[in-house]
Parts: sequence; structure tokens; C-alpha cells
Amino acid sequence: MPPYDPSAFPPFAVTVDLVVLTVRSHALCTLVVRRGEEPFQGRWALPGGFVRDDEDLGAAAARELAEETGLCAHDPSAASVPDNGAHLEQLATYGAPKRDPRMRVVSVAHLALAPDLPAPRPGGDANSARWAPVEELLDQARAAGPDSPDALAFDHAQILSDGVERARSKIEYSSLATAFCPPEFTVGELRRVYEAVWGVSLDPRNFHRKVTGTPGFLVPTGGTTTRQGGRPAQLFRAGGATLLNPPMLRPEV
Amino acid sequence: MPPYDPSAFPPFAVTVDLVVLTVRSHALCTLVVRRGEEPFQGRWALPGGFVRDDEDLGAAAARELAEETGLCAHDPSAASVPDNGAHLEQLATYGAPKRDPRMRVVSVAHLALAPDLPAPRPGGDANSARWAPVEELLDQARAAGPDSPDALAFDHAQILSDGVERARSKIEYSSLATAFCPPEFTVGELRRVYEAVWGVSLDPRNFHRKVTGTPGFLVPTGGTTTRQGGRPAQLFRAGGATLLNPPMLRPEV
DNA sequence: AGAATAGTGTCTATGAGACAGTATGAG
DNA sequence: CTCATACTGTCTCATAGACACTATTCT
Repeated sequence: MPPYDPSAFPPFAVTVDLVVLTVRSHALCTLVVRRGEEPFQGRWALPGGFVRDDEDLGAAAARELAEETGLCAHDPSAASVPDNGAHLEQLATYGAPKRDPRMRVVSVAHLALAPDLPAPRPGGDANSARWAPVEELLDQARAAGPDSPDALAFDHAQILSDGVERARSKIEYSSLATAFCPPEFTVGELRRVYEAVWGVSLDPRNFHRKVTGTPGFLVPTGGTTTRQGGRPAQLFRAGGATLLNPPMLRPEV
Repeated sequence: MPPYDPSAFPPFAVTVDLVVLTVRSHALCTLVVRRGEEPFQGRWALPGGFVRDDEDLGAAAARELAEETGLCAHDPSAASVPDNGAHLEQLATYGAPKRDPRMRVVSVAHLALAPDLPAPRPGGDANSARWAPVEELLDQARAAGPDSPDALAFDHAQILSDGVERARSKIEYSSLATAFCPPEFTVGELRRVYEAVWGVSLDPRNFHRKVTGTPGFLVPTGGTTTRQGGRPAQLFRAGGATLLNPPMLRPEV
């Protein structure tokens, strides 16, 4: 069998689906959109769409992210990182033969981490997009089963679960937690990100010592803020380091 | 725009490509096959092939692995793990518009880790497959450029590089290094796996203490062997633990 | 005996976690 | 004043890395 026979390949559709995570009021949330048509009409789903003919996978994901949220993210295969850019990376690819009942669809899921955004920007319809706490979505999938009307469409509960787990483990050994923060943030705000993503409480004193002692993680901007109340806190930007050494370890090991 | 219009999707071909890694004579090696046709005729490439019409992505990867090596691997989406099974997991998906000059091909790359195998089992032709040291392949890509006749076909140098990096980091915090070992192995043999994959030397005494002290990593079988010379060494099987705590850290951090 | 590998003990530096205590603002 | 948050210091325990030493086999 020749390994590449252009006339003999089965036809596939290729889409990108997005797990867009943010931290809103101390909870890890993800963007979901209401499906307007069959299959799974009326159910919530992850945002996504077809990859275009001349478009790279990362570019398709960045385009969908911009369409759904207005966020500018760098194409993971490119090198530029705009200022208000969210973090975007490929997550995994899902291609079970019957995952879409109408045709063979392979979905290249991507993971985006974004600072808290004012409100979803649906494509014109108001009630068609929302930030949902991931615990709520995943608990529904576990409790009510994948066919309940509250469950996510397609295999999106699995994709969401994989994306959340990726985010939880990646903030351990990389500086990606700063992608959930505004350009300038305090140590306390960064700690609340870790607490929301991991669903734990962290000792503020040890967290402060550790995070300020990791070279390249945080750069002081000189300013202070009292937006969290209490004593004024130093403001920081994300430093150049991407890999943290030593890593931030999840407690309860 | 409706998110799924069956009549409006661009046609894609979907393939799986395999990064099959093993340790042979103290070097990390990967399986490459000689291309018999254009494009890249005569160049070495990663093994791979089309995903069939009714086949899951992981099943396609397991099928290709069996065809190329005779290895039995569990479908990553299934739960069964056969005895002599290699480890198989999805790596990443590559879909740049021009990565195959003839048509739009999206390749879902998989990573396989296997114990040392006697010899590649080419599909009938003798000189068409070999185990190549990854350092050699990656150095060629860096030195001679991607268009040199020694470089891997398509974007396979990038895929290989990503696969090697995944393997290097994954044996830090998981027990996957045992996938490179035969069913029963000694601590010294496991250490040589780490040394080959990371390209470093490790202190045999500290390694022994650490690896035998990590709960669930190794289970003594009771037997001993002198196949490495010297004092007889205890034989172990891989324990049930998949996540190592504490992890094995790469030196020189 | 000498070489090679296996395995144990011991010391030291470093980091994680617990927690006392001080600093600075808002009400 | 109280309360909330920010930050510093100190103690203890666990682990990584360096390395001395013993054990067992082969040639």
C-alpha cells in the first residue's frame, strides 16, 4: 500500500474547538455557547469552527478566539505575543468515528487562558454565550450523564476535562498563571488565581516568599495598589521566565 | 455562519505519524522508514499512514505501530494494556497548509515508547527501515538544514523533536521509563534508560535509593540477574504507580 | 587479586510548610 | 480603635546531591 495515495483518502472535516479558561469571582470558568441547531440543539458547547482551506491550525484557533471574545492571541506556531494577548496552545485532537453523528469530524482542541473579561461577546445574540464555572459543568456531566440536556454537546465534556487538567498541571511548572491576570497584578491576585484553578487554599506568606524568590517569574513595576483592601501591595508584571525553577507544587501530595 | 455545514467544509486527509522511541546500546533511537515515492523520495520519514473511515485516531496509531514493529500497544482511548505492550499516547497535531505539497494533510502524531527490539520489520523490503539515534537525526536537521537529503521528510524533524522532548519530560514525573525496559529489569538497567533519554550521567547510588524509595514505582520479583556483570542485581517489575511522587528530576537545572 | 556492578550509610545544602510577628491602609 | 491584607523572619522536616564504604560476582 502506498503511504500517500491522494485518490484514496477518506474525506474528513477538520475543526478547532476552544477551551477558554478564566478566573471570575474566585472560580475557574470556561466559555460555552448555546447551539442553535441540530445535533445537540439548545445544548451548551465549546466554541469552535471549521479550519479554512489555507489556514494553519493555530491560526484557526486564534481566529475563533478573536471572534468569540475579542481577545488577541498569538498563533502558537508564530512568535509574536501581543500585549493583551491570551495564552493559546494546542490541547489534543479528538476524532472518534461517531463523535459527530452526521459526518467524520476531527477536532483539534486548543486551550486558551485569559484574564477576567467583562462579558462574552456573542455573535449578535445575547443569551447564546456565557462563562460557566467548570466545576458546575463537570459535575453535571458526572452526575446527570452525557445525555442530560444540561451536559455539554458532543464529547466536549471530555475536552473540557482534559483542558482543565492541562491548565492545572501547567501552572505548576510554568509561569502561565500570569495569563489569567491583568498586565499588572499583585502577589495576592496571583495567589487567588492558583487557588481558583487548583481549588485549594494556599498559605499567603509562603506563597509570597516562594513566588517572589523564583528568578524571572515576577518583575516589580514600582507601583502599588489597594484594590484588594488592606495594606498597599506591590504591582508586578510577568517576567521573562516561562519555566519555573523550582516549580510551584500543588499541595496535598 | 452555521458552525457545521456539511456541504461547506474543505476536504482534508487525516493521517497518523509515529515517533517510536527505544533505547539501543545507550542511545535513544527512533524508527524511520525510507520513502519510496515522491515527494521526498529516498528520504527518511517517520512511519505513518491514513486514518481509515471507521477508525479512531488511537486505533489507527496502534495499527500502524503493529504493522511497522509487531508491537502490541493499547489504544490510548481504550483501557486494556497487553503484556508486551508498548506505551502509546497522542503527541500533537500538525496541519500547516503546505506541509504536504500535494494536498491538505493533517497529521495526528503519536508517541510510542518500546523496549529494545531485535530489528525493524520492514513491510518486505530490507533496507527500508532502521533505528536511528535521535541525536544524529536532530543534529542533521540543525546543521544541514531541512532540505538536505539526510534530513527527515515533511515536518518530521519537528515532530520528532517534539516527541523526544515529551518523552524527556514525561519520565521525570511518571513511571514511563519502564516502558523502555523488558518486563523484568534491574535498577541499573532503568538508570541506563534515564541516562540515554536525558543524555546525562546519574549517580548510581542516589538513583538506587531514590527509585526504590518511591512508593509504587518498582516491585521486586524475587529473582536476580548478573547479565550486566558484577554483583547479582535484584529484578523488578513496573509497579502500579503512574505518577511519581516525588518526581525524578533532570540534573543541571 | 582486580575489576565491575549492586547496595547502604552519612553528611550537607536547599526548599516546603507551619506559624509568630510587623507594616500599612480603610472604615 | 478593629479589621483586612501585605510582607518578613524563624523553625522543622524532607529530599537532592556528594561521596565513603561494603557486598558479590567474573576473569
